[in-house]
Amino acid sequence: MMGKWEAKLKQIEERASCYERKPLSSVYRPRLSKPEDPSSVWKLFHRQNQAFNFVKSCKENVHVFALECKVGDGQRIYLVTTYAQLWFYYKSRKHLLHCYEVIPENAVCKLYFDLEFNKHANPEADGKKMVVLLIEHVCKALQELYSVSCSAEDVFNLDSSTDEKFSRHLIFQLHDVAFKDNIHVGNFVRKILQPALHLISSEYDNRIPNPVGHEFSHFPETPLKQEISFNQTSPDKDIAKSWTLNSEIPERLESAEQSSPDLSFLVVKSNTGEEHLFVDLGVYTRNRNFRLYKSSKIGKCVALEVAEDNKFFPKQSKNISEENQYFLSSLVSNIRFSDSLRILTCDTSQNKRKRTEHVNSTSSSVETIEGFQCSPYPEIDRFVLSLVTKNDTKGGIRRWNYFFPEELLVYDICRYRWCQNIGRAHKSNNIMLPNTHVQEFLKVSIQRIVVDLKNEVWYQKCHDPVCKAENFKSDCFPLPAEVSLLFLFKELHLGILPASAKEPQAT
DNA sequence: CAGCGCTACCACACCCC
DNA sequence: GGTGTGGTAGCG
Repeated sequence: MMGKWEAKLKQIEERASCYERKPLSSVYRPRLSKPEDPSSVWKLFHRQNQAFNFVKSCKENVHVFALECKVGDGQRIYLVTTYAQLWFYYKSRKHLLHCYEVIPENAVCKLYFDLEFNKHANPEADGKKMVVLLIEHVCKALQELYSVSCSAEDVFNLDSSTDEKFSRHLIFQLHDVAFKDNIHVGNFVRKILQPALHLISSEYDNRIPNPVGHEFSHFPETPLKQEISFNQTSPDKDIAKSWTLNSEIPERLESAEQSSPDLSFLVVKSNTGEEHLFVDLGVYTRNRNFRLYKSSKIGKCVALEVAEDNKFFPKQSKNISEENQYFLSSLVSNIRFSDSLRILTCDTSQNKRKRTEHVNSTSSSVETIEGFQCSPYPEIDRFVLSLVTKNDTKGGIRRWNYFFPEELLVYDICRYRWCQNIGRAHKSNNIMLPNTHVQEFLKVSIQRIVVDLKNEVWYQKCHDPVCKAENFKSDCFPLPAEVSLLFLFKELHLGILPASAKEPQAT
């Protein structure tokens, strides 16, 4: 009865004392300085919040890790350091056993899976074969839903099995592709495993735990297309229509040759004999702790190791050992930047509906802002907007992302289709693509402006399939003086940076 | 001195036939 | 019995 309130109260007191000791700065000060010295960062916190607050104040590219304490009841403390420095102390495996990566909420991340079943309860289950089949299914889904190509060679396969349990982690190493955050990963995973979830619940009744929506088909198309085309009508009608459309989809697909795939291999029995999935769907929550390569749970002494049937082999490197490469590949939120990085999203129907309602209620224009239209650098935003304004077409910033080590601001542009590659605007809908996901993405956002703060230049990329195929990238152009780093530095020293500035990654 | 974020489940209130 | 709400134990 009291537990929850006591915990809340304590949390509030904790925060209050923290604010008293270290009041929040009223002005956000972007740190654009080059890393002068690789000064060491190694800081421990009892509270996850404090660890993340420290990360925000830190100019180095640091991350939060959770360490299990000796106490044994699952208590954790939080370490903030860089990947390089963690590896330096971690690699000997004499210290820092029981280490977890904290996958930050709202952080771009890889596709990952936690797989397990009890061997005694499932004597006939062939774990390795199940992994192969799952990877096949996931790759097919990535291809159909996002036109992303991959195979088992892109899947880092880690083993933590015991005599009792078959246990694996899969971390997908997709090329130039990441998910918006691990909540979106979870939505994607639940969506593509819908047929398997259906198998379990239909044993008893028709009540389907279906957080993704009313879509039981193979890889149900997202109703994004519907969302956009319905924006013109009233919100009530939108909802009604998308419901009926969604429930019609399974019939239409089932009658076509594309029947839903056989995912019965994913159904396993628990200790108590209940059926559930080989794939653990509980690992896609905010700030999820995910055990590190070569770490074990505190009670056990079984660490995650490269599975004997793993088919992913990282690139050879002069400076980085193979083990370190494996370590870096295993980190779910370690996304290396590329200027053609695609960020995949997967919303639940509920969220989509909510957003549709929100858009309808706050604005009459169709493809507005998703809430990310302003970066912390208003001068650069203004400059980028000036780049995507020609005559009477005014482009907008659909979203932006900041990549720390490279000091790059990446803007996805909407309502502007002018392409430097072909010297004219792309036509809107003359290309047929395999699925509406990609089509709609292109309709909404085809141009990308990359601002390189380190080198004080900008360039353009284009998502159009033809431009993408030839990997088009415009020449680099210098940033105008008024948005260059020196200007920002001067402002910083004078302390007159706009107080409205927000922090990167915050949504 | 000190973990975090859920979901499954329960208890209860209210409603309607 | 159906449905919604609030609240916690316990899982990952």
